[in-house]
Amino acid sequence: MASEILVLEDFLPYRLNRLADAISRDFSKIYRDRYGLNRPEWRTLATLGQYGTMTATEIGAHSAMHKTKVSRAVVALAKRGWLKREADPSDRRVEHLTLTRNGISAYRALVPLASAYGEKLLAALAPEDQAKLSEGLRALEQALSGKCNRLVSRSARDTASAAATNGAKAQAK
Amino acid sequence: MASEILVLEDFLPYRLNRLADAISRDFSKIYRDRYGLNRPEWRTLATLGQYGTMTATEIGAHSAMHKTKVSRAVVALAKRGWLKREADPSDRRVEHLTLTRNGISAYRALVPLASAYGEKLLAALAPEDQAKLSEGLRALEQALSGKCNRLVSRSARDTASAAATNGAKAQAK
DNA sequence: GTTTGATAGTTACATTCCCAACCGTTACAA
DNA sequence: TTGTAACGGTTGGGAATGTAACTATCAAAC
Repeated sequence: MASEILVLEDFLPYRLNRLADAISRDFSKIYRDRYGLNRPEWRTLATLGQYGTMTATEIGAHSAMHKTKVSRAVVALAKRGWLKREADPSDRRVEHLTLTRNGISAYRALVPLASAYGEKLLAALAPEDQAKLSEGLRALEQALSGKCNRLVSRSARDTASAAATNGAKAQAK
Repeated sequence: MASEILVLEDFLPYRLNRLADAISRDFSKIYRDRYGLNRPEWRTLATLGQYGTMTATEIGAHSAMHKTKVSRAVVALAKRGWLKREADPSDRRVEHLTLTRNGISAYRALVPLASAYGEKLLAALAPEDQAKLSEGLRALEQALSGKCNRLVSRSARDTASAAATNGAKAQAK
């Protein structure tokens, strides 16, 4: 019998959405209350904090945000003085985005809160469930990276190691 | 060394959100192109299709939607003639929502598409990864159902079996 | 050179969303 | 009874979002 009823509790898009919504909404309090950031702004900050310097397109590809969201987030963060935009000398369409000192210090203040949140979340699961979740998600990420409009940009990934050197970490001194 | 950098690829809220966003956006084409439904409307339809009769509050609790979203989705679906609203005789604040014949036939048309989508998604994973993902998500759902404003409403769950009898399935005849 | 097409990023507009205030109803207690 | 607090559901205003168009630039072909 091809079921005529869709069991939402077993339906992957539904389950992922419910979880992501609930967690994201809960977690957003941290950066919203603290700094008045919205989600695209936080994501942009977090991406630049991790990778150092990126273009808007790379940020969008990496975090699966639409370019208009990134664009507005960049404007907002620049207005705060948290990131600086530098023109690419060889391609004037491109802007290289980097966190300023203020941006980095905000990032550094948020990282432990975010880490703690993530760990608290995982700590509520049995160790074997943590592993299952992580590996299951990784498999799904991998499956989607091929099919859909690939979720992880190649270029962003390539610059990761270099960025880690130039990014927030380096300025920790 | 307490890391000063947050590795987004390992950060649960980030991973869940990226996946959920991408999948949800992709899947939404199915009910959007076909019927011009938006996400709250589809969710309401799917919830009523599965459970038969519910109140707006129950739908919201079950699918983690804000009550204003549910309210507007109900108005929209009622306007299409896809659901009927019946006053509760003993409590005039409450409305019992049920899909009409048209609503059920739309639901029945969408269920196989949704099921196929979910299965296609899972089919891209190795069987053991499917199991890990499902169990990992279940563990997370369970963990959150206790802490947060529990994601699954008790009352909705209790009526599940009864609803399956009265709901879309029964009218399949 | 200039045309064509792709790309980086911004802007405009219409829709959707969240939050808070609100209405009507119910429960319950003084 | 009369407050008063809680609840189901709706509405309104401001913010966020997505789509599509747009500007500016680049690259490649002719």
